[in-house]
Amino acid sequence: MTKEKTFISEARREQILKATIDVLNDIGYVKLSLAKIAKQAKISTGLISYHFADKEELIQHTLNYLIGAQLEFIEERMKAETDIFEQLLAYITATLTYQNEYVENNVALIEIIFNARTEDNIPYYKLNEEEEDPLYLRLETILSEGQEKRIFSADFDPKATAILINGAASESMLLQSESFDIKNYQQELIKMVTKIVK
Amino acid sequence: MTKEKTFISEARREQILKATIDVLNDIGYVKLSLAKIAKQAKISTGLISYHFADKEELIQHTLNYLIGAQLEFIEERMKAETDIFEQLLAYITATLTYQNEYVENNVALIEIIFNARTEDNIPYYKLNEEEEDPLYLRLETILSEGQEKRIFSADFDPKATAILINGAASESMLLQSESFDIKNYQQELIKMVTKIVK
DNA sequence: TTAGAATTTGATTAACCAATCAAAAAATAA
DNA sequence: TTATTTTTTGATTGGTTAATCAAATTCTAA
Repeated sequence: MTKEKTFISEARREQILKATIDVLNDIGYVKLSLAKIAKQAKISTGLISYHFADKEELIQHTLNYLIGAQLEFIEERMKAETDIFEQLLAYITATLTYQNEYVENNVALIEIIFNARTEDNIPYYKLNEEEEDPLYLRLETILSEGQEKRIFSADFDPKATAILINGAASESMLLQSESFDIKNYQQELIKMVTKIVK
Repeated sequence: MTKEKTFISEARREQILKATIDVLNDIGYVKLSLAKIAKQAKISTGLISYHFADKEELIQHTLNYLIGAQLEFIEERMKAETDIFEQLLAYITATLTYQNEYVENNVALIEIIFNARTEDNIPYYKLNEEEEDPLYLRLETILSEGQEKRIFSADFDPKATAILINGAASESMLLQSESFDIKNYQQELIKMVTKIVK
């Protein structure tokens, strides 16, 4: 399945992947084409086909890369904390920080999730994330553990709370503008979540 | 600008609009085409062009219709309540109920918001909604009024809370499956929001 | 009834698309 | 060096697209 790739091949694949992220930011998934990606990467269209079986494989790889980058960023910051409550705060701040610092990655991620579809024509956004998404599971685990260890109140549902936190985080991603104070929102979000879990 | 339309013309436009919603549910925005809409509506492609200047105008009208339908549904249920706290609960339940009862409208709305772009090539999801979206304003007004009338705690930020509530509501929309208990989530969400505002 | 207007069709057009492929170029190995 | 493999190009193919338009049909009003 996964053939061994040469150094050049890997570098080229990464270049194409990065160009795809750029083009997604510029014109979005709907107008995305191999020709536009090739132009962005300053290569020929045929070269993309040489390194990726088809457009779908390219998109799938880009999606994997983007999900992995976000996951790594957030897990990195959570590992730094030992206290469960601090881990929860780290999850929230890391999520908001990533969205703010890696806007291009986030836009590309949104474009793919809400546009690309699986072979069975199911859009990724309809795919049941809570069951599989490692970030969802990570958050839910923290909330459950906090309850078991009596650090958190017993009076909230971990699953519902995980959905609320992720929703509140995603929503702010869509509100980037001069008038939106992300730092303030982060403080307020932590205040609200604290009221729920403590 | 808005010419007076005949009865037939209005009926046809609505038929095309409904067919657009159906096709968006079936194959999504990316694969949407006038030919597919025409086939769904059992009319010729030229007829769509006769009633709508271009594809963009058709999408814009469909978007307006979908936003209007949701707004009307939610405002209807809020008007039934006089108590401010009850209005807040009505907002939450109405939002979740609409998403559950009008799944097709919601899917079509998502497909357009995350795919269609304005003439300036700005995707609708990047458009700063909080400032303009009447639903956002409505929710924020309730939260502010509740604070002024000392029904709600003074210890939360109406804007941040509005974002959290809308985010928590939108997120659940993406999690529709057999395993997801919408009724339970609604209860838990109300419990959590109550902790924040009371 | 009938002329004119509104509506509808379906073929046509030009632009763009993903994918293929023969040929060239570059890298590698012997 | 030379032979072989890998990488790259860009033209080509068959397909889809939105929009146009002449012609046909249906509706409307006098």
